[in-house]
Amino acid sequence: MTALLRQKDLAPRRWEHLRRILGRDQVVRVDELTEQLGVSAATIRRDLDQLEGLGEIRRVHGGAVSTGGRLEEPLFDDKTSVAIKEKRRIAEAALKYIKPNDTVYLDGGSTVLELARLLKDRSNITNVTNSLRATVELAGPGPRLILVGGELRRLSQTLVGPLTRFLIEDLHIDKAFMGTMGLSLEGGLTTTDPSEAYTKELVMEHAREVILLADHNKAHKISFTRAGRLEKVRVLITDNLMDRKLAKGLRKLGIEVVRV
Amino acid sequence: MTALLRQKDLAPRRWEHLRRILGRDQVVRVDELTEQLGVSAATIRRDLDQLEGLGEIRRVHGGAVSTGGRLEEPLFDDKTSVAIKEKRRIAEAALKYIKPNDTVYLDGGSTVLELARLLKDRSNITNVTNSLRATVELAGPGPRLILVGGELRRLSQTLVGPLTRFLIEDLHIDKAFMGTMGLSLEGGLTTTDPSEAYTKELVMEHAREVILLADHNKAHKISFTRAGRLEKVRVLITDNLMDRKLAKGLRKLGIEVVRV
DNA sequence: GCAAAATCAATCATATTCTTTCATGCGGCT
DNA sequence: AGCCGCATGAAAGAATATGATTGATTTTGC
Repeated sequence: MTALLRQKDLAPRRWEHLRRILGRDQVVRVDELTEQLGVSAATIRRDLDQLEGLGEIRRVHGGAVSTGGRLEEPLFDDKTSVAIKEKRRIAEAALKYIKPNDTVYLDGGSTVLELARLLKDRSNITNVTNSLRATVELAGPGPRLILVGGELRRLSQTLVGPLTRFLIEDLHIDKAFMGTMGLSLEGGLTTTDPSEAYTKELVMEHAREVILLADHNKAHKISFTRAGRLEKVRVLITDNLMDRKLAKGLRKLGIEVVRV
Repeated sequence: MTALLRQKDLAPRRWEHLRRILGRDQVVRVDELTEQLGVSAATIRRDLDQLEGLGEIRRVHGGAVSTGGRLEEPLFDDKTSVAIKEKRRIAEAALKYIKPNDTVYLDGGSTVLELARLLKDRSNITNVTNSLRATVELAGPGPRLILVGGELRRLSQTLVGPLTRFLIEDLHIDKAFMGTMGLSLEGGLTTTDPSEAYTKELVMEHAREVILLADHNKAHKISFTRAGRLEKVRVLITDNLMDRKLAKGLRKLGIEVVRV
């Protein structure tokens, strides 16, 4: 038995301290820690790298922030941050398709979320959605809002799965605004999760008109599973960086392609 | 005067500050922020650009505006603050009634919301709820979460009305934790809104066991409309300021009254 | 509609921080 | 002893963040 009474079991002790600080302040800077712990900055950085490997923190220039804290943006499978300008333009364009007294469905995804933001003051419509983020967006004063029930899929913050069928089958939807992870001629519409796909497909089959919102990054991507048939899509609204070949192919399928 | 040259804040700290201001005022000016944060305008602009990339804000000339997103809680807010200690104690006590693999229903209301907060790390249960607040609370890593579908009632931030029946009737609920606006022997359980009442009643009729969470302020209050039958309540968890007469009367009805 | 003022984007200089690499020292092992 | 493994510290060069400057753009005031 090797009694490890090493004087230098300091690493665990440092981590302890580090976790305490992070739990309290959510963010530390490395020079703060060098001072408090009396070790070199190099060691602190190595410690922080370790903790980052464990997923407890995220490194930032000058220090680290604890994950799951309030100043840590949650992880989505759909990156809001890319092409936000394009997404906003697409959402603007989508707005024109909405008429008074329409019942519109808002799918998950960041582009559709941008559309949701624009619907706050359109009080003469009814929104149906499975997106928690869209719901929060519209939770204040605004148009009528109906959530489909279902199981929360945390990665996308949407309600998915078989339980969503009740409301979707029961409601009449004029225009369904859908997002997608992948869009291609070979793969059609694809997404990462089967339950998510199920709900998407269900909506598309029941909506009177399906309008797809997809920025150019989705082009030629093929994700894990099919999510609805391209034939159900009447309009695709995309940005002007969308691949022309793909647009052409989609037009050939009878889809009205709008580039903004 | 210890006019220490304070370390500049790390970027995440600035962002936090920024988000706070924006959540409160909806709009910030750049020069306002340079002053408050003690960094140059260039840095503020870069920060704002970053946040815009994340979709959290929209840049405007001179500053930025929030894209909205926070949960509205005007009336609700004072309600959360009254008797918060009692509500927490009640929620703590309610926790004991939850067993592994239970399916629990979480109603709207601030006391139940406190319970929801305690359920974040109880991964071995299934939650069903009509409360948007509880949902947001549990939207991060946590136990399985199912939302009943339905129309959003903004005042209470709950899903209510006839559309909620599909899932509630379809799901098996072991324990339903209910809130109420009024609790009295004469009026029974009462609440302000008929749709809300409908959904509450539906849940109570279908749950295997109904546990009512109500602080002493609810005693003898009679609200607009009946919301479920007292006979369905098996346990009332309340605080120690609850009127004894009422407690006694409820016990006579066969309800187990727990005061904490 | 024009001019002044404010704000912005772009660029560069500087300071800070990060990564990489190497040297040192301490403890344990054969 | 002598050697190895490991944690640490130190240093150099790369990367990044910040602040100041300048000319362009937008808003404001008249």
